[in-house]
Amino acid sequence: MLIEENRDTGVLRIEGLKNFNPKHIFECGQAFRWNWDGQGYVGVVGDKVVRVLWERSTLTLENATYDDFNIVWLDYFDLNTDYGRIIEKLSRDPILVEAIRHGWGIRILNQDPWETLISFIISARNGIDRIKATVERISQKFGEKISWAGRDYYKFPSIDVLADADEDELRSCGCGYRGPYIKGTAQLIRSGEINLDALKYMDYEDAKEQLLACPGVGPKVADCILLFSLRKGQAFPVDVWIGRIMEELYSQEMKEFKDIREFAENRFGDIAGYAQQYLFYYAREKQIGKAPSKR
DNA sequence: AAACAGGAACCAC
DNA sequence: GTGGTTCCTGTT
Repeated sequence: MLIEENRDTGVLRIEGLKNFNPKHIFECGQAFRWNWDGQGYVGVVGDKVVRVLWERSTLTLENATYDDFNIVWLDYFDLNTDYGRIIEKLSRDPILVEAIRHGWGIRILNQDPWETLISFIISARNGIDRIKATVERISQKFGEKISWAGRDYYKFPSIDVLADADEDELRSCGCGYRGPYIKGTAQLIRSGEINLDALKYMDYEDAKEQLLACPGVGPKVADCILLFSLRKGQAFPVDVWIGRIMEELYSQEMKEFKDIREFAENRFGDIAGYAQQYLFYYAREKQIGKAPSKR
């Protein structure tokens, strides 16, 4: 990996990178604050706005510095993980090969646990576009403004701000019945009863048990938080899309989501979550289980 | 414009 | 612990 910084333009180039496809990374349902703006994918991460471009094994980050790279982006984009090795392992399962081919360049981001927790509470019984819109409105209403290249962006709000949020204002962001869950969870986190940062150092089962104590967090949402922000590679979030694709590809007797989760943990082990990402992207791309749209 | 899509809580038993 | 019902909003 060769890194080249231009301090005048704020452009950082990382060369010699493999397995990085922004479209697949940002549109596989793991993150909600990345949008295509005509030039690249622009995202708000922590207190930073960055634009991401990828071309011929060169990753370009606009509005980034070398220091940011070491402190934030290296870990955020999971650049120290050898995806070639993960793909090789998963490809031993012939059923996965086609899904991996479609979703080439997917990476599991290492996101902020707090933002991920709230985002996936919002995700319950919800679609990606609506989740994104709701998270954006919550950030606009409760988060701090940051500006870049003539546009305004908003940080994801702090624990304190959401713990004290006015319920009507929260609801006006379009979160519906999840509003009280968001506030309740924020208060639970603020109380210190659950220490999100500590979950990273706990094993999968213990961390999951803690997350399940948050209102609005069930098995699927907990697995998303564990996988996308707490480095728990064995987490295998099962939603309707995964249910459909697993039924189609593995045609197992899996009546319930719990059965699918157990099947995946047994079959894929500590890289089950990576398999899940390929399968999810594949299922959505193929519109599995959906009738062809009438026109 | 009624139907639909999408996980968790809650209350029975 | 299992089964059925309800929660909210944007899209078709």
